[in-house]
Amino acid sequence: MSNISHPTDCSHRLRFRQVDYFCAMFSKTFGYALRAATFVAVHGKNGEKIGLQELSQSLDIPHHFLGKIMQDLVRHGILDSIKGPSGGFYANEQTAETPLIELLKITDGSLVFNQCALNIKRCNAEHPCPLHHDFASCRDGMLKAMSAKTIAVLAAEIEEGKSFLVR
Amino acid sequence: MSNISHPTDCSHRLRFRQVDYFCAMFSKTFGYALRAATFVAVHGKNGEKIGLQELSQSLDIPHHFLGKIMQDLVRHGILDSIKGPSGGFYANEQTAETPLIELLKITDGSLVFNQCALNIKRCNAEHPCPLHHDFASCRDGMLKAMSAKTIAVLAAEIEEGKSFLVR
DNA sequence: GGAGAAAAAGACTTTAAAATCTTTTATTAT
DNA sequence: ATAATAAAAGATTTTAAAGTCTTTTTCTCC
Repeated sequence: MSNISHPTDCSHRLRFRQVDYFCAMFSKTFGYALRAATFVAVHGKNGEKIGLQELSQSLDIPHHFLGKIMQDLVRHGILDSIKGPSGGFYANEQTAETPLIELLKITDGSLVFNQCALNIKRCNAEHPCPLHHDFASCRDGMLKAMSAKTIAVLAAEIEEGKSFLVR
Repeated sequence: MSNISHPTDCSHRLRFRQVDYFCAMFSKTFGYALRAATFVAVHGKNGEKIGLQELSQSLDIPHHFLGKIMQDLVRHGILDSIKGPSGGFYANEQTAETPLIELLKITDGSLVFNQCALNIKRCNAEHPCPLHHDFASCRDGMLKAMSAKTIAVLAAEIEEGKSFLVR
């Protein structure tokens, strides 16, 4: 038997992962984009425009950071926007039909789909890392859901009180 | 119809996620820890010691960064180590029986288990974000696998050529 | 057409993970 | 004892995401 003492807490010495969120399958940017786009879809149903101010306050997202994300969504045609007084963001014909996976591609890139949980190069079904199969099914289920669900689906859920965008 | 052009590529302007890996459910640190611990379990079966040099070269992990991670594992009793010439890391009675989830707790903390995919505060089954249920089942499946599998299980897989720690 | 409002854009700062470099400590062998 | 070796420890740097601040552009309304 080893007589070495093994403290279970070593936070005084070394700390990995000091952030307030973990297990971040997706970037914060993605979460912000998804929530904001859905918010616009819900609250801008009849062409009303939603301003950044309202968006960032309602969803508790940093104003200017959200601004950049919204620009990106507009650039990709997910939403439209108008400048000036009474300007803002509003849904277009594409908004509701956008699958979540599309947003993910915009914010996090398309490499999301075939990444190794252990960051091993060329990990694949024939040459798997020890977590490959577990992670593949986990991730694929997630991606499947995100391919099936559109912003319209989320908006409907929100309106029915089945899920929530904030708090 | 909108007559605004919507370029699909805006990498010249804004880029989120510039890293070479995505969808990082776990930290790199965790991957390094898991691979290194398993390597020791495989190649140090009969008490042979494995040096950092050999570990970092064999697994293509930065030497000193791996050093810190190994220290942390030793501190937590997952492995033992000896300094000096012919020193190195070696398996102890706990090594083989360590479930992967234990390593994850050490490297990434215990908050991994109940995080919201969209970073919404107090997201839970009763007050879910739009991705809560999808993500919960995805993550729980992963955690279940990692609770069931021990380093010994991985080591056996490696030895049978069923999975790989490198490349 | 000038003032105000709001998105767009750009530059900069902060934070934490990841990585690197240097020094110290413990062990072995001569 | 001393030199060599390897882990342990500490300090520092790098990278990218996240966040902030400032300026510019576009639009509306008076």
